[in-house]
Amino acid sequence: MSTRAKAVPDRRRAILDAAVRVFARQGFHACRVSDIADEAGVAYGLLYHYFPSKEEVLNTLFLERWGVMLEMIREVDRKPVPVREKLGAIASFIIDSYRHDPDLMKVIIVEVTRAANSFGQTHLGQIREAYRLIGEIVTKAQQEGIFKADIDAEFAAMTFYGAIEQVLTGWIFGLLPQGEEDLERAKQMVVETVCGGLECSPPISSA
Amino acid sequence: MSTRAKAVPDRRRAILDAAVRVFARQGFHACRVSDIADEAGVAYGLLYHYFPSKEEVLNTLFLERWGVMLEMIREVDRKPVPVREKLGAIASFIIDSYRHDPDLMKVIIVEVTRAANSFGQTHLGQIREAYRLIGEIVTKAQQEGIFKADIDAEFAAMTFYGAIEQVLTGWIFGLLPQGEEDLERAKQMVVETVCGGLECSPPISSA
DNA sequence: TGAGTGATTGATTGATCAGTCAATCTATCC
DNA sequence: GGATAGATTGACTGATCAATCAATCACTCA
Repeated sequence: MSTRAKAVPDRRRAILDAAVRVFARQGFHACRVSDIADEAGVAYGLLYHYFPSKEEVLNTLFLERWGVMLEMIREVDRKPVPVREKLGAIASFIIDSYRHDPDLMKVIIVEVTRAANSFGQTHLGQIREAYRLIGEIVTKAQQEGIFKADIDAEFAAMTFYGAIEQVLTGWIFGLLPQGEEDLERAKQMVVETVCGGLECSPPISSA
Repeated sequence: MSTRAKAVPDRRRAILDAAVRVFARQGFHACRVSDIADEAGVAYGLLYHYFPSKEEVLNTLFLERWGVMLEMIREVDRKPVPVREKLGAIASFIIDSYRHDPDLMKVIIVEVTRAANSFGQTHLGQIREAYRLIGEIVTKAQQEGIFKADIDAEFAAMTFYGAIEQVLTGWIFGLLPQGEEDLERAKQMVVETVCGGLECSPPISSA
């Protein structure tokens, strides 16, 4: 309602932001609601004024971010550019998301995307939609004769997204170096590797 | 000690097997120790006779299986066969493990391998060792001039293992079809895609 | 000014569950 | 047969924590 600057501190936002930090640090199951409240500098009960449950805080975080990603993929797919560019844009978006807010990406991947039980189950539809959209991009490339037609598109989408997620996991676990240039190289390498494996014709050596 | 047939029922094993089913069904955090005991047809307290904690049951399951896999990778690497065959053997082993005991693989992936907090942390060393071994195979292929030298071996290992794990996750989530022939095709496709992307020379079109 | 609305507080409740332990059972050996 | 050791039982304890709620506070508008 009010656009007045400085007016009311947005407690809801503060709680969400605090939750990201706490979930990333301790994990959803291991942290207490009071940890989130403390981190947000807010009373315990206030969380329940804004959210019906601890779980709903996580759901909100996930849906907020995942929605942006789905919209981005749809938009990229509409553009008349080559597959490599489309997949490159998706890889860039996800990796830049990590660069911009590693804690949030950690929470989404660890607590939702990779949690087959609990939350993964709840958001299966959203997750599946991402695979479906990427699969569509692959299918089109196959129809254009750019990608091999004998590889299942869903499968290829899974491989592509899986490779990116695994690299993020590597960063999250501290298994891979994550300097500025590592992130940029990762974008190229994921696209290079996956497209290289999917394309029909041998890549033209430009070196 | 005794090899007498039928003699003593192995309660420890019964508890471990029951735990696999319960963890797969409900998840480690969501299930109660009593669920495991009930599933094993054993009294609550007996679990604590064989294991110091609920957590240690999961640790045991993971280490048992992961150890077999690491040993298998080492063995494959010793053989004087081409990279494709080595990576193919690894993919086969993991996918066959899933075929043979999908619940166990689900538990290992969902509760350990992909759980950056909690258990992933504990077993980081073991997990890292797998990446390292696969990375070594890649490095050798690079030295032999079979794989592109400009791609980080650790990164390639991550991509390879990530693709497999993602496909397993697809099966676990029910996102990909998992008939006999799907499993076999997956082995080929993972190796095909990843090697295709990593190899120097264009793949010889055999079609 | 003061009534009304919604934000904010944190002590309390109620339920859940991991882990303990004293008692009982079974097998084995002298 | 009876003594010892280990296996097995499940009621119980103690701690934890999500969620509730009655009370207080801050702000708006008439």
